[in-house]
Amino acid sequence: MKDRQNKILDAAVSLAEEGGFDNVRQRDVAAKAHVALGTLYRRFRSKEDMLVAALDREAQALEKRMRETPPKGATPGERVSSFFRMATRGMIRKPMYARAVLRAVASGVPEVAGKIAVYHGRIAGIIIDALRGPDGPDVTVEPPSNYESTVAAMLQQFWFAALVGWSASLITEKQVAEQTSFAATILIRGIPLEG
Amino acid sequence: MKDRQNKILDAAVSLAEEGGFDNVRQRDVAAKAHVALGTLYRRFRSKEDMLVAALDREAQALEKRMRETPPKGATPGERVSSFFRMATRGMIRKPMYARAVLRAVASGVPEVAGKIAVYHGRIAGIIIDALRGPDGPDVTVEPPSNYESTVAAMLQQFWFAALVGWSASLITEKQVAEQTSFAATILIRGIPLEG
DNA sequence: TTCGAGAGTGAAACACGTTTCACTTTCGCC
DNA sequence: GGCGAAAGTGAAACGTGTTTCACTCTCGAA
Repeated sequence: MKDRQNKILDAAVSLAEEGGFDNVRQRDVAAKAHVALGTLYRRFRSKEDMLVAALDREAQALEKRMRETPPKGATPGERVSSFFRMATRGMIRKPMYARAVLRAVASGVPEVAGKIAVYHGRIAGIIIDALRGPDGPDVTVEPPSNYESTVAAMLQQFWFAALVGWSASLITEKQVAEQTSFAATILIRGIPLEG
Repeated sequence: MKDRQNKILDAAVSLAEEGGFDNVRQRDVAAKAHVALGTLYRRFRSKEDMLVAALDREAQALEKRMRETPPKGATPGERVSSFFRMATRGMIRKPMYARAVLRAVASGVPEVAGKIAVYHGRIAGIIIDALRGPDGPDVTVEPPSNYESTVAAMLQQFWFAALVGWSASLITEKQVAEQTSFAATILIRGIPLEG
């Protein structure tokens, strides 16, 4: 059941936090989760699949938290920036884990594309809710407009790009936050001019 | 010498074109290049290192080509977009190879960080030259301003993220080009307002 | 209570990246 | 021509992701 699955993800996350992608050895994950290797592979098609699942589990939690206490801010730009600051801190607080997950996402392994798409959709929903603000309709009620989907998708890409840059030591955590909120500001200001 | 090194890279590229990252088996690369496995590892510290080296070799060629025939366009935005269109086509023309290389770059393997930085610098130079236009001073003559470096770095990051999205089947080639040139437009328009 | 399906198990085996090492070849320099 | 260093060789070995398989366990439906 879900129980075993969560135990496996817990073990994977904990190993990733300690030593990153390479430290997540499938045999070790299985041992730490008190589960057979075969079970692990019944649940997750590959190591990348497993790490992306861990990421999505976290995104679910984040989704819930954001629904309970939506980001404050007078303008869409402020609210979106506030969300990204929070999300960035959440990732970077566990640097090794973050790197491991980024590597899994960027691996391009085809079997995980579906899980990544789900994750993307989840984050897009959060972003759109932040755009609309606490008084706007929920995404699950009012489907996103084309404009909203585009902004959400591009912002996510920007964020991802910044995180990869951070992972490769090209930019700092501070710059990740700055660049992303900068992108949010100009994207939100910029897109309406186009369409 | 360089000769052997190039033979190895040729073999790697050819295998990557056929079947992507997984099809690049170090033993096969060595065999195809008529070289011992040990030689391959003397030249490249890992598979990722090798693929990033292949990417940089291609970037060198691109650099040369751009210097000979700089991108046309009246505005910086147009010229930069034109460059990214060309670069994107160049990558995506060989989809399997592109995916393999992206995976290597995103792997976050520390030993390749240096090579990636060199590659980044190379592309940044091309972007800055495109920003300045055919009549502006060459990057090798007039060092880039802070503004130019920032724009170049952010655009590159965004382009990379879009390619990863394409690699994961989240967006199409067309969208990569559109989103990147859109990002170029608003970044170039947006940044001066800040500083 | 029994039955069947699906989940879990554990051990072995395989594939492939990477390391190691003793040996040979190549090459610039005296 | 002879020498030493660097490059190249090839084969074996190791670690780890992944697969396989025969077996056992769990649990809900009949």
